[in-house]
Amino acid sequence: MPKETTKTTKRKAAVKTEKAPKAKAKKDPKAPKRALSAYMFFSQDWRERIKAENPDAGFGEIGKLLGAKWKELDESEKKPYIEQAARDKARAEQEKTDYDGRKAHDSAGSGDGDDDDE
DNA sequence: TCGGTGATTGTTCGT
DNA sequence: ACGAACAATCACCGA
Repeated sequence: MPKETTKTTKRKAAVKTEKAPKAKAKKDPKAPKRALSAYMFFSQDWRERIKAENPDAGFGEIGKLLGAKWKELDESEKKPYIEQAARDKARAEQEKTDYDGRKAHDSAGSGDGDDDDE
C-alpha cells in the first residue's frame, strides 16, 4: 500500500502557485517544473461537462463533482487522460534534460537567464 | 538499493 | 490576483 500521505506530503502548505512575479525561495533555480497530472487533462475535458450538468455548481461543488466523476471513470476512461499526462511527462522529462544539460556545462554565472525574478 | 518528500499542475468561482 | 478543495504524479535526492 502506498503509504497514504497521512501526514506526509502536507498538501496545501506553502500554497501559492506562483502568480506574483515577486521573489521566491525554491530549491532549483530554474526548476523545469514537473509534468501535469492526469487530473489536469481530465479536468480540461470535463470542466465543461461538469458545468454543463452542474451550471449551478460553484467551485466547491464542481471540484468535488470532478473528483467524484474522475474516480467513477474506468481506467479506460482515464486512460486517454493518463496518456496525455504521460505525454506531458515526456515533455517535463526533456525539460529537465535541457535544464540538467545546460547547467551541466557549468556556465558559472554565464549571463544566460539566471533564474530569479524575471 | 530503496524509500518518502516535496514540488508541481490545472479547473472553477468569488471578492 | 489569489486562494482553496479535488486528484495525480513521480522525479529527485539522500542514506
